[in-house]
Amino acid sequence: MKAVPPETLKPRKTPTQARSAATVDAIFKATIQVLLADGAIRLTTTRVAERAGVSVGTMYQYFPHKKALLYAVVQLHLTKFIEAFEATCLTLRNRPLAVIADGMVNAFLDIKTRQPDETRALYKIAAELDTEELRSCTAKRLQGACSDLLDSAKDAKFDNLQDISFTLLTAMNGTTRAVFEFGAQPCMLHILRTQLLVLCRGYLHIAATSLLFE
Amino acid sequence: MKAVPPETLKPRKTPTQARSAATVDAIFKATIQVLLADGAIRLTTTRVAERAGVSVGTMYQYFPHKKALLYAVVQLHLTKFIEAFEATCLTLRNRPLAVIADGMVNAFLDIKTRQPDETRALYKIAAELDTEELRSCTAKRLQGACSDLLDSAKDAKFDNLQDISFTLLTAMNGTTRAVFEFGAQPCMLHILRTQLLVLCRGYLHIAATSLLFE
DNA sequence: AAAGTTTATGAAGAATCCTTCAGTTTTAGA
DNA sequence: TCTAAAACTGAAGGATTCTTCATAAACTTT
Repeated sequence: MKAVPPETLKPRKTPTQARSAATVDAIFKATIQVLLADGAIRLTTTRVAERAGVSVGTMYQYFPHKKALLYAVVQLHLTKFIEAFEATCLTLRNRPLAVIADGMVNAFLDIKTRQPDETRALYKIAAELDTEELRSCTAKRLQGACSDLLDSAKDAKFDNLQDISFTLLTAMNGTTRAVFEFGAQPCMLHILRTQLLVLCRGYLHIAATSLLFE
Repeated sequence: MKAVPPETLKPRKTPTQARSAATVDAIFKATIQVLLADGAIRLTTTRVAERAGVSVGTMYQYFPHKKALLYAVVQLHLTKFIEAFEATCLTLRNRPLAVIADGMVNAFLDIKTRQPDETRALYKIAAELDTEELRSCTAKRLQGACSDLLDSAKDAKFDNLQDISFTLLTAMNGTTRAVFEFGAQPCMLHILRTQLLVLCRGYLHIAATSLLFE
């Protein structure tokens, strides 16, 4: 289930000194910025290096090629997201379905909004590059966390947890993505949250095989 | 509301002879194929021309540059989608909410599935390129069609039609997109349809301010 | 069938981009 | 302080890509 980077996509070496750690971090941030400012097609090794304030050669000391850099950026982002999401899911276990539904929506949005630029930038290179396996692994992990959580609901039972989780997560992602692609202004984010709460409650309510205590 | 292509993105000339119309069509199809086979980054003028069975020069007789070609491809695809969707919406007017909900989901999926390759390819260059205005115009038109349809429901009233339409459409798009990015196998498409019907019914049911005849 | 128009060709120039490597600077440890 | 390892530099080679244009072929009309 863990996504192992193919040999050719692995970073060249891990920074040991504090200086180089800062460099790699600057490169990551520069990648995001270039992605936002110039788009995926104009994302160039030179441009990233320039923006990061380092030489091109430096970049190639940590990443064997451009692909590896982008892979690392995506991986970092996905890892941060899923770990935060899984953590929240654990705290919601064994609660009533309504609490779970609201908690999941709020967690999803909170995490996505934590670093809006990063989220927006990453949506831009989503389908591209050789990150398909990485993405599908993450998707499955998310699905797993969501399924387990739903399964723990005190007052509801579900038949096909996998399908429901998939639908719920991709629906949340689709709406959120659209808002971010439109600039993610605070008012839109607020509306999104309101509507997603309704959507999630409504869906889970109907999708549940049986609802107790009602 | 209509998306007018910026001067620089307009096609160079419109084909008059049948021969050239076929050429342009071949170029469009080749673009899709290259997109699917090689990805957006490896989409090259030479590669497209080669796959289309024409010379590079021929391409440049119809499109002033690469961007214009991609713009045209996206525009064609979006136009086809929205026209089909609007047409279906009209046939669903003034029916009960349940019929409208099911009808919209089915229409959405049917249209997306009509040319699966095209759909899948277009998702790949979605956020990229200078098609943002084009996309946002289409999104607004879709939202309008959806809003009008919901407003016509015989047995339900809604407060914030725009927000609900936006949420519904982007949720459908998110789930569908995920399925297409995973290959869009028939069994997944079937599950998707089932779940989307539930999702849509549930959401609209709760989102409605008042439901008559219940 | 001839003249004029539309369409197609593809080699080549110009621009851009990825990647390397020999040499320099900085840091850590003895 | 001195030495070895780590980190950084950036010009330049090699490869790819975009775009043009002079020429040729195909089609239409007279």
